[in-house]
Amino acid sequence: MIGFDPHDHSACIRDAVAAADALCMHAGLRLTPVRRRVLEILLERHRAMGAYEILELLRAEGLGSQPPVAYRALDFLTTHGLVHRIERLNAFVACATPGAAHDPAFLICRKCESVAETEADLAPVAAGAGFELEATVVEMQGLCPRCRE
Amino acid sequence: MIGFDPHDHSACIRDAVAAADALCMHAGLRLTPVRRRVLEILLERHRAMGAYEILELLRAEGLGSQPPVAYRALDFLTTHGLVHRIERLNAFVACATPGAAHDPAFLICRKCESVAETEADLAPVAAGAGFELEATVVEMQGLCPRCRE
DNA sequence: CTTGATATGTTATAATATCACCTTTAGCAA
DNA sequence: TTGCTAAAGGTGATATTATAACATATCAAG
Repeated sequence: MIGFDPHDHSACIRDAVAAADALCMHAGLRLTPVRRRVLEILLERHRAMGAYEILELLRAEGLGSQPPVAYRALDFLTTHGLVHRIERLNAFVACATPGAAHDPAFLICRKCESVAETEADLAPVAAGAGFELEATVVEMQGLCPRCRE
Repeated sequence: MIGFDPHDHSACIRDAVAAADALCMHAGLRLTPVRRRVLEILLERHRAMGAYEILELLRAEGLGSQPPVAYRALDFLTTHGLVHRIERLNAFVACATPGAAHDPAFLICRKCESVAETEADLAPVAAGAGFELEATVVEMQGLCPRCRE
């Protein structure tokens, strides 16, 4: 599980952006200014953010002002596994383990709104039903360790 | 797992409505005409339907024409466990096991759009992260047994 | 340098969901 | 039965989330 522990934020952001750079370089993808900035914004906040919330920040920085700007950057980032969409919140969160193939599961604190990412293997459940699994959505809501106290 | 097997639809609808009646009677809730009809519509289709899709049917039957009519009925039905919301689809599906407390997991066929309901216990995952679990969203997309063939 | 593919800018609009306010109805107590 | 109260429904407006469509700009390969 990654996300609830205190950690060095600036290093975490730096590493994640570097990983994104490496991944794009390797795959022949372009991490353009808008895309990079959206990823940074999500990494800085470390929580789920709506597309329009992100768009407001982009607008303030002169990086775009219309919804498609934000949605296109988010499409790119989610398609390439750098950002995940949280269905329950209609929002987006930076991936905690970019590059690693995974079926992410999210722990969403309803109090502090932080989001941690972990794994949940649903293959056995699908197999038991004779279902050919292609994608999973696993989102848990509740209280994070800090907010329980 | 309930949903992909062929079965007697009319009996399944009848039983589910009867179960809803009993549940409401017991809990002092009112299964009003609009609420009952929304539940029946979802049971008849046996797939996830959007609020506006349901609203169109209600409108055709003279049971209401504005979005709040559908959303209020769906709120009631989801609050009392008779209907589940599928986050991934922004849609709703009748509960396969009304009355039974459960953490539902859904298997959504991308081809025929049918939805089956099963169980997924995420308590161990949450406990491992020190997370106090309050609600879960588990949705799997892929191909149902029939559509794989 | 040209060309083709990818990315961005911009306007408009679609799809989903809620608010606010008022009227009606059901259930209950006097 | 009557009147009261709480819950439910009717309706118009609007908020929130997301995409379509098309013109322009940029990049990278040949």
